[in-house]
Amino acid sequence: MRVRLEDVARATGVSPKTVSRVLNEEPSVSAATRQRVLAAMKSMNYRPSPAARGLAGNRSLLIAMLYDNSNNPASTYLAEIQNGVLDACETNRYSMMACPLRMLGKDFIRRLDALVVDHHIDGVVLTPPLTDGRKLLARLREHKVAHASICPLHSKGVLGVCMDETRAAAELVAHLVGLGHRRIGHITGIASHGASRWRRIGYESALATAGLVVDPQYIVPGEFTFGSGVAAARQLFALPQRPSAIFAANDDMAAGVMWAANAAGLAVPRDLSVCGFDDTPMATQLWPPLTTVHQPSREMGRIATLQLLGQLRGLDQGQLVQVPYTLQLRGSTAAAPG
Amino acid sequence: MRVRLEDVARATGVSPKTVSRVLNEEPSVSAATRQRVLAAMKSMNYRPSPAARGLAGNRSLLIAMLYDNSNNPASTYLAEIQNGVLDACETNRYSMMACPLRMLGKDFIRRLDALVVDHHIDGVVLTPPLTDGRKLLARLREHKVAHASICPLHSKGVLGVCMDETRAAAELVAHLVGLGHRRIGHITGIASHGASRWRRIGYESALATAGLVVDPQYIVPGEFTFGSGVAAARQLFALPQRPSAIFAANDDMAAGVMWAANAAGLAVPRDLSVCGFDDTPMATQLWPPLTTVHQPSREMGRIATLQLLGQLRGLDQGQLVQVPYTLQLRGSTAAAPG
DNA sequence: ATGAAAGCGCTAACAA
DNA sequence: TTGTTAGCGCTTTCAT
Repeated sequence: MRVRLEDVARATGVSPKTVSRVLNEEPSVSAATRQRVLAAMKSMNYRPSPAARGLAGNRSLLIAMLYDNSNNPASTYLAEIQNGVLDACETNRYSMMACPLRMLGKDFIRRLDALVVDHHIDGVVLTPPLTDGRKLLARLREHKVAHASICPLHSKGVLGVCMDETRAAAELVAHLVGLGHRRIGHITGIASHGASRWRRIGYESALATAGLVVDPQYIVPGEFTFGSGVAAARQLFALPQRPSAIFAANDDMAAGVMWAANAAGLAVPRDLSVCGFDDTPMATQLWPPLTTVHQPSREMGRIATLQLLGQLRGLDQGQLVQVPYTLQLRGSTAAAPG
Repeated sequence: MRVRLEDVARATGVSPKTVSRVLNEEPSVSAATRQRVLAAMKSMNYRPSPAARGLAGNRSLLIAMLYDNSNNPASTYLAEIQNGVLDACETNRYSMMACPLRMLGKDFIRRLDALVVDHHIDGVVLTPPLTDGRKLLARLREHKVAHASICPLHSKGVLGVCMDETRAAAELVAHLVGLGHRRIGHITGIASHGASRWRRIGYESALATAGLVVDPQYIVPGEFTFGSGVAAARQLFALPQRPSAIFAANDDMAAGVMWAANAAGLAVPRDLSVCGFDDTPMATQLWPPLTTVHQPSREMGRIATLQLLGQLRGLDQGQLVQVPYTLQLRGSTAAAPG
């Protein structure tokens, strides 16, 4: 029926415990024995039972990816990260559970316990804005659950992966300035996301560098959604001196801006330059194609997961890894009119 | 430390087996005993160990959602289904593992075994095109793993959920005919997806009903991707008599058509009407907003999962459930020119 | 460097 | 309707 550890032990002529040691890559096994055991495992097609390992030991070879889908409607950003997490899992024989969490209420504590206590989850990958949920982090530490974060707001002593979003945003805005734009609007994201803060800071610093004033009127709050981009754009269009360019804090909102521009009879990029952030697939599917910053989401998911698995293996590693971004200059930005 | 089943038994004054029976909702327990046990479980905050249950029994309270991400760049569809699956899991105290599978190669057999054998997966939710992977289905039956399908191509005797895509497509094309269009192009999807077949049949039947000929020149193959939509549209534009309307088999390709139209200097809907299928978020984010068919993906994921869980509980239920669609008539379609 | 015994928390098969 | 006994497949002591 099922090949068990004991079967491998018998076939190799060693004790079950020795096979267990080989399985868990414990050092105290002679090279010769290890080879024989590994060969037997392979030829017998032995596959250890996660349930048994989870029961007897404390590991489960399972990690969870936590995300907040209340604030993140079916975003391709999360889907990409998930793909990256699964990439890393596959090459390391781990499995992943996807776990949407609503940060509101105490429900998420219950769900977290269900994961950690019940399923013996080995570790979790945190996505924004869960990377900075105070109760969440406290609970994880309490249960001693390893975790890696993607783009955490507070990065001090945190394991994970990030991007220099501030610098990327500044470069993007500098590009607009270089095109002759002087009135540049900005639509921010949800305040609790670090991304909102960094991108705004980048925007402001680029203006300052160019010797332009930062006029609060030109900064309108958004919520990372298409609809909020439309609304914010309308607000900017209604200003006495409407901006000749708008930097939206993500692609969804930038798409909203382009939509609103179309509806208002403004031609992009002739009358208005628009740029976003993230480089989701949508960016190249808009007309004109959207100028934006490419964020390697899948790669970030993969790296964060590798870091998590490294920590589970006891490797002491660097903390936050920074991945490179790329400016994608496309048709939605052009020289300022007049 | 941890509250175990035995602790509950002791507190209630019954045997562990009786508590186990209550836990598994077996009928052979007196109502009075059941109440006492349930009360104790609650007050003691008892949480059964999935690992132990998986080891001893054969259930794991875990299901897997299988999808093919090599062929499915339109990940928002899958993400929505995943949300629906998780909705159903949450209310039924099940957990879900996301499992991307590449249908090519024998790799997926190994991965399937890893899920089913190793993790004692209770059941799987299948998404297109995995719903019709012959080896996959054979393997599932061999392992006696319950499964529910979403939009399977071959629906005979299959548990799952579907939509009358043929009729929806026909209605959509009839809408175009009603607007005066006579040359209507169609871009198909990947052949292995039932969706491609059904939508094409709907297209052809609507033309036939309207007394229009089905001209093969006007039917161009696509791959459900934005890029393939662009390419197919260019092909249609190059025809001696280019179509005045194009029905793309999904929204991504429709977006590609609109992109190509823009690039070719054709105004939508003045010069060209465009419609898609699925009603992904993108549909309302294009300009003009895309006429399409709303497919309740999240709800379909939820229903398929509920059916799966029902089957796991031994409920004998109807086979394929049909969910209703809705035509979304928006700005991308208008009266035929001239 | 290797092994023996006990047990992780639960359910199966049997009994009563 | 309820209880008893024996494991599920692995890892933990602790020994050697």
